[in-house]
Amino acid sequence: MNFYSDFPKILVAVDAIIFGFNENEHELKLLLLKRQFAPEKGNWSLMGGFIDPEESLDNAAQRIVKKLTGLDQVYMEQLYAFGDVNRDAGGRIISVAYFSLIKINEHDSELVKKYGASWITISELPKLIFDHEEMVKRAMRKLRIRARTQPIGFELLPNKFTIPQLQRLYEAIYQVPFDKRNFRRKLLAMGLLEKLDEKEKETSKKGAFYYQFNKTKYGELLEKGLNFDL
Amino acid sequence: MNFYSDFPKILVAVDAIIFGFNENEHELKLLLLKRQFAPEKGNWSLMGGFIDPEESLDNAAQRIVKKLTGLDQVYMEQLYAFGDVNRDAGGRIISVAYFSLIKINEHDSELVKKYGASWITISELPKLIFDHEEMVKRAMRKLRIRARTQPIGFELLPNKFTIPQLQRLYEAIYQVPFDKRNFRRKLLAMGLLEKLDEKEKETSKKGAFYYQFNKTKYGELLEKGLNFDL
DNA sequence: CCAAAAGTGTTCATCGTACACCCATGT
DNA sequence: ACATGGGTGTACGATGAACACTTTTGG
Repeated sequence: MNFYSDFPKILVAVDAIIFGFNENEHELKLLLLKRQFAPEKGNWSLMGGFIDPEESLDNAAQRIVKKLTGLDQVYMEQLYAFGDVNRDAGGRIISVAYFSLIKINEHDSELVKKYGASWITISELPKLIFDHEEMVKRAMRKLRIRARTQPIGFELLPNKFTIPQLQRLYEAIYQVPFDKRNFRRKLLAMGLLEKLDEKEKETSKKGAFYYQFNKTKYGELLEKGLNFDL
Repeated sequence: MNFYSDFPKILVAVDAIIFGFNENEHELKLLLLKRQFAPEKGNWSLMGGFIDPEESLDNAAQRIVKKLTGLDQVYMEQLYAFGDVNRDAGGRIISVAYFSLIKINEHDSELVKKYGASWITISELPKLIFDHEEMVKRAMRKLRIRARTQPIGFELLPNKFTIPQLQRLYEAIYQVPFDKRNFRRKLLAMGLLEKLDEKEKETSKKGAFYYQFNKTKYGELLEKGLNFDL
């Protein structure tokens, strides 16, 4: 079981781009922290950590996200492996970036405080260490692509949500306004939403009906090749 | 410059999914080899190699492809990092897979012979070692996506090619027939092709006009957000 | 003259997009 | 009563899909 002992080993890390959305706001956010160790101590950074030889990349990514948010079972996808020789000023490290989508109201804010992390609006990102800005840019690009082909918007909203909330989310992701009539029509036409009898009354006097996502229908549609274009 | 010395290092490899196309045939091919060392010696495998601490991931991938094909400057894209703990029976290895597209007639067939490699039609793939089949599947998926959004078909054909050749390529990628009238119209409408005065006369008595790819036009279109849907 | 591949136009259905007014209700 | 956000329908242009015959020429 030790066939490759002559080859050089390398440090491998995982960095997590954690997207969050608050259904009452209009902006997508990223969970960033001030780095607590050298090099670049005190500067803004993504959450990261080294891979243990006993864990898979996917597990390491989950571990990192759980460490900062307390959340398990979040939407998570591998983004890209960053492997330039001098990308990290502290030594030669290959970093595999993952992005995850979480419901911002469900995370553990004590943990976030403990690590000196904050939710930062994507239009107001600070300078980040190393190649983390490139990671974020790439994650945004991939998120936009995913949001067209998979209903990942639902990962960022509570189980019950209104159509205007969903629209605000998509507008935050693409940074463009949508026509609300077309948006609603197209979305309902997919047959993935179930209307509830309950209304959300915080944001308007009239109130907006809650909907929920029908996972069974989604499974059926996936078979036939769903397109989720908005 | 040695801030992270307490953390465990891991073996990192690159595996290359090398796609090729012969403009006179109808099938997409993969360059595979019979592994020349244990474990799994003698079984079909992708070309791979370990990362040197002094080289980037991208450079390692280029090096691997050049080693087997003699080709430099080929289209190459990172596919995915495979990181399950037991994915390689020889030890814990993280492998970053890349896929590349080459013009099958331009490669160095001596090198290929030297490594015991062969071009295998994608519909007749043998069993592959470890998780290499998963890598190939994922590469096919990504290739299909790329072929819709970037004119990568041109990477797989000689500089001069005919429209029927290009159509055969796309049919090989998607494994579906296209209507030749629609295919031609859509393609020419993009304005990326320049008709030459010369004809290709091998495959038909009438002969088909050669075209070439206009890279300048392509650059212009990229700015405005090209869609290359067929 | 015939086989084999290249080349060419039109029609129809579908889908995306643009656009303006009424509704419900808390204050 | 009014301000605020929620909810609804239609018309037009663009785009994708289906479809059959003529052209060229080597053998």
